Amino acid sequence: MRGQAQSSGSRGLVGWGRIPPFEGAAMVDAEIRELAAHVGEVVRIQGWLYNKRSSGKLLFLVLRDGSGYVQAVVFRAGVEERVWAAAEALTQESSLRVTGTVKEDRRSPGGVEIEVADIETVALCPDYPISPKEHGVDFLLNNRHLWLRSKRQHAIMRVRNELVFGIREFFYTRHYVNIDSPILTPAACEGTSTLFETDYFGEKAYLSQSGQLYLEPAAAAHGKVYCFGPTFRAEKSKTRRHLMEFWMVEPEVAWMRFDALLDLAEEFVSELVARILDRCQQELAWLERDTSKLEPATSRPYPRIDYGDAVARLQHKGFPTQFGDDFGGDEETALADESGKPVMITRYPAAIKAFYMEPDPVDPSRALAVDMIAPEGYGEIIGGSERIGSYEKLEERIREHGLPRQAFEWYLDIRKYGGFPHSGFGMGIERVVSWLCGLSHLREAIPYPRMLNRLYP
RNA sequence: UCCGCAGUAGCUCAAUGGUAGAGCGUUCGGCUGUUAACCGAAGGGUUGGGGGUUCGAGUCCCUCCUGCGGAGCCA
Repeated sequence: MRGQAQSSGSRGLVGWGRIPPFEGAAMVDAEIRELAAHVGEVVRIQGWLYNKRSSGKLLFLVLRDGSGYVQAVVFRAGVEERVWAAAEALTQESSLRVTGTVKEDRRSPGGVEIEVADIETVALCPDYPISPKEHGVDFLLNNRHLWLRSKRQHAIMRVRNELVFGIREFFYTRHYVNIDSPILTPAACEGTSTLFETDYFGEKAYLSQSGQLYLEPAAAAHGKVYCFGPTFRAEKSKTRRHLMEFWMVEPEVAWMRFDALLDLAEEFVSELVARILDRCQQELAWLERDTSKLEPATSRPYPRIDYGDAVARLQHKGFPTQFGDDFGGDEETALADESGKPVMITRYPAAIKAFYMEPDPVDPSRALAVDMIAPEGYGEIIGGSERIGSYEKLEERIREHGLPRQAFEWYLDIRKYGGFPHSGFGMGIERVVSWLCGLSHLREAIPYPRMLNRLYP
């Protein structure tokens, strides 16, 4: 093998022997994730020191480079004195380049380790704030820019990345067109929620709380569309299920009726869960996620419960829920935990849903609306509906909700110029990441959480 | 906005109204296979701010600030 050093050295051979830095054997830059393919070779890793353990004449360096983690071993007798000194001086999160031979070793976490020949310290890290022990939430969030380097946070962001890619692939392969909605908007989308206000050259503008209204015109242009971007809610929510800024994916489909929408939501979620289980095994293991809790969500169908039945079930369980109420967190949890799968609650009273939702033809006091509730207390991950197709009906709803008609002229135009049935839903990314990863709070599901009283870093 | 909890070393937390403590991190020393390594030593404090009760306050009271959990609202 090329990596096996031929050099001797008066200090004697250890392991593969003393390896002269940058001479003799071929050396390649490698990412840690691909080290298993380089066993026996001399490679160079560029990264940071994650942790260090020493044992006299032996030093263990845990390196990370973003692609993974690997243990590097420095034998005092096997390297030049300056290399040993460099290794001893390394502090947590110092940046460095390590050259050495890749070896299989059962004692090493990951099965592969690097026998160090040379160390180039790029920058010593002084007093890294996040030690390998426990920390409080406030402290970690103040250091979110550094916390992202931690193994657990690394794993969560990998799952999020896989989810986002899965979402885009799901729609792309089904010939949906990505049409993004504006973030700066002139008026409230749904009228009720509190919006972040900003100055737009002397006019008031608001940060979008949903891309949906802008997506409906695009559905008339392309048939099947989706948007995917950040949305903003200025509600002073202080719960583990809320962020001020979160990401939402919203498909909107021309000619799709309510029942087909339910099928779409179900197919969407089940495929995404299966994808994560398949492709993020390592990450879920690091997160100690009990994946048996996710397995049921990979198979369809999901239970579909009529709102009226849901109320009856809750009352049977002892909740004080009345017909006409919206469900709280505990009620959602009780409904979803019956089957261990996400459940879809359908046909809510129109009074507690948005103005643009199509009335149920059987009972016009109900809306063709659906909420999908994730199990294990993760709450609503999807909210959707069939949209009102008729100009007159929408006009009436805008009036009933006391919305400024002028601001919705363009929205009414969709019904005026060739109205059509259409449906869509929105899915909150962080809630799904949170559920998949088994997080106890949404704040870990987004790189830089925006919460009440927190805008730093 | 409302209800509840908390703020002590860089970090996580102890401390009947009576001398301010531990673990981790840091520094120094030891150890040739560690897995959040371990062992020994050292350094590290205006107990969130202000006011009050008391011989004496980290501890009790008032007030403000900050954070956390929950409710409402929602994804």
